[in-house]
Amino acid sequence: MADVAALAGVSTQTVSRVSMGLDNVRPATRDRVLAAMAELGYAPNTAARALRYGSFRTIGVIAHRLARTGESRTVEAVVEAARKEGYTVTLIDVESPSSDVVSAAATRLSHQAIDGLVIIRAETASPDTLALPPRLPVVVSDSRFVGHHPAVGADQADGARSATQHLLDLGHRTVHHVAGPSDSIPAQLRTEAWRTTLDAAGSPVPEVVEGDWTSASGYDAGRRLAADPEVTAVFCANDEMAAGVLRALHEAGRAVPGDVSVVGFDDILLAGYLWPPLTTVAQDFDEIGRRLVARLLQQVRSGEVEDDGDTEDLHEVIPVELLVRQSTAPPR
Amino acid sequence: MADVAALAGVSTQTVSRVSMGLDNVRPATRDRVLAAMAELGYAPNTAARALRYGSFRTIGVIAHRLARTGESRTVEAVVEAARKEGYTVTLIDVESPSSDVVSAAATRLSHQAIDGLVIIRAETASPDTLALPPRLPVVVSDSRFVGHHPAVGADQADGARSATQHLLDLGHRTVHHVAGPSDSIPAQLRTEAWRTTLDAAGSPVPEVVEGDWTSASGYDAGRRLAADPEVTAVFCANDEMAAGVLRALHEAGRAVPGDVSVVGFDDILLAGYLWPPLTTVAQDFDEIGRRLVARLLQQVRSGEVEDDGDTEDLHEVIPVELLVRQSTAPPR
DNA sequence: CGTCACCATGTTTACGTCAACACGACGTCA
DNA sequence: TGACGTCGTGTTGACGTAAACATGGTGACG
Repeated sequence: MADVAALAGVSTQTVSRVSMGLDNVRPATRDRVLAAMAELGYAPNTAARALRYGSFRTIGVIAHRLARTGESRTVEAVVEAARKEGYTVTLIDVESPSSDVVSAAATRLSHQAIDGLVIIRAETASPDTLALPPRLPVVVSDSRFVGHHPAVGADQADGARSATQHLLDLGHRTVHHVAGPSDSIPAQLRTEAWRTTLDAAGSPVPEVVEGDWTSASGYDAGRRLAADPEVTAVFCANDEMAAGVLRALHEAGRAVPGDVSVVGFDDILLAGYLWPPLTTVAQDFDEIGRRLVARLLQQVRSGEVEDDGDTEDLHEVIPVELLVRQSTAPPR
Repeated sequence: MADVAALAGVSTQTVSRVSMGLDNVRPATRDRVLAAMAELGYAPNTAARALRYGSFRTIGVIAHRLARTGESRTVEAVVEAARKEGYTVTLIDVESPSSDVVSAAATRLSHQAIDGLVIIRAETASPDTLALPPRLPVVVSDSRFVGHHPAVGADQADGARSATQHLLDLGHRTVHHVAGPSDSIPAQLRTEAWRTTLDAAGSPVPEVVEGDWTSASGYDAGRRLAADPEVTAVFCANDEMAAGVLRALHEAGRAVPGDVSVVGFDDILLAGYLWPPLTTVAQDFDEIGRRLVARLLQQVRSGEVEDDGDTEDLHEVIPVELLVRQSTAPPR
């Protein structure tokens, strides 16, 4: 900046005025400064600006297994929403969703330049053992933090309910369930709603087969289910596991949806192109991302950190939609 | 920091020493300072540190359609590799890979706090029209920038070649091809290698069916191919399109791999759980991410920006591997 | 018992930017 | 013609941190 000022024959303050686009600079002077900037390849120093303003216009995002499932969709939506607000996103991908790892990530991020933090599915982290930097605005997606921090999440229960009910309505006697890991909150919510729906319909509640969200675990679960001729309908806690179940059923020679109907959860991009195209519960990841950012920036701007207070209205639930494709049909 | 110093009864410099973990502080003093930090919830100000050091220990990543394909895998790997080097990642997801959009993103990022820039698959952007900030270290993944900036990418040609050769070796007379968009460099490379391989084998070169990387476009392509009884082998430029092709073949009643063999590219997480499990070319996204970060940090640390010089060894090629699953077989 | 080295800690300064204020030149109006 | 705004530009200081240098006290050693 000093170089630019010297070259243009003005003070640094005038350079600053030009680079900020203020209009109280004489056009001739402005041109000289702009020319000097171009010649020297000057760009304002972000660190100094951030120091001056006390803000980076950046939010941090902690995600787990970015390459999977709705994670990347949510991150994409958060990035997009942040961009529209003039914020950039700094990303950390943790290998494990446990408290200490997430804590470490949050601490590391807060030492970086962020104005607020979005935690996406810190599934197994507990709010009690999670040490977050004080005074840092935080929002979370589905997780155990609901009630401790402002949260935005899909309507897990309604999704699981409508998936299960859809299968019951088709005439299935009951619905088997391939669950997510039992320490995951969304997995718990989905399993719980599935159970409740079966109970309400007076259907027997089969034993849960637990997976770990991966297709491989779904495949294992599917092999077990395929061996049981009683199984005519399966609700999987996510689409990846559903894909594994489909493969296992195909291999066992059980027709889908002729012999067994399958429903997934998430509506991943490939869901409509599995064979058969998968009936699933679509989460509105875009809306979740937008609302996460909106809630976070609200805190950032007000300088207030919402917590522990009104636990109820801190949790925002985004509706889901059951997409009926071709993997479900009445039982034979 | 001043508050902490006052509370602990020391100077700010001593606080700085403690927060940097230097050892020339008397234990008793250190404890007082640490206690004061804890009481006041002190955390060092990143902006000030960055200003002081002239570095943010942050790299920028520009990606296109983060939720898709290898994008998220590469980003995940970059984030991971950066973390191991003590760097964080700031992410921008552009809606379009065209020059002006990528330029704008790069400019915006460079006004943010980054020490270097990774561009992942700016497929249709041209290096001539892309205005990047001067003196900003840059590395790119597959793209038209190869030869202009240091680049790391999978061995597209070898992948396409081995996929095509695998099908020929099985006894297929020729191999049809569902290509990526023609303005994408990786798509061009894959198509080119497919053509060369067929030529070398003396096989006829069927007309290319062009898709846009999505499953939907693969489905459309698949419907056309399924209608042609001559088609016995299809090489798809990515796994998503392959999934679409599989669905179209299933719907048309053509058995895979009995009637038609299908090969994909990328080895997405679901590839092994499509029906039938998809033979595909696995890219080592982890290695690509690691090498991208390594090459970038090398520039960051040396303060040198590699460009326009030795165009050859600037391009690092990562080997790929053909994973033979169950979607390929000899023709009937 | 004086010299000197060393250690813990304090003081000064610079990093780049921008808000607040200061200043001088010019024009306006009584 | 002098008092007074206005406009363009320069000067000063502050943001929080850490390197470089300064200081004072302690102990070792001849």
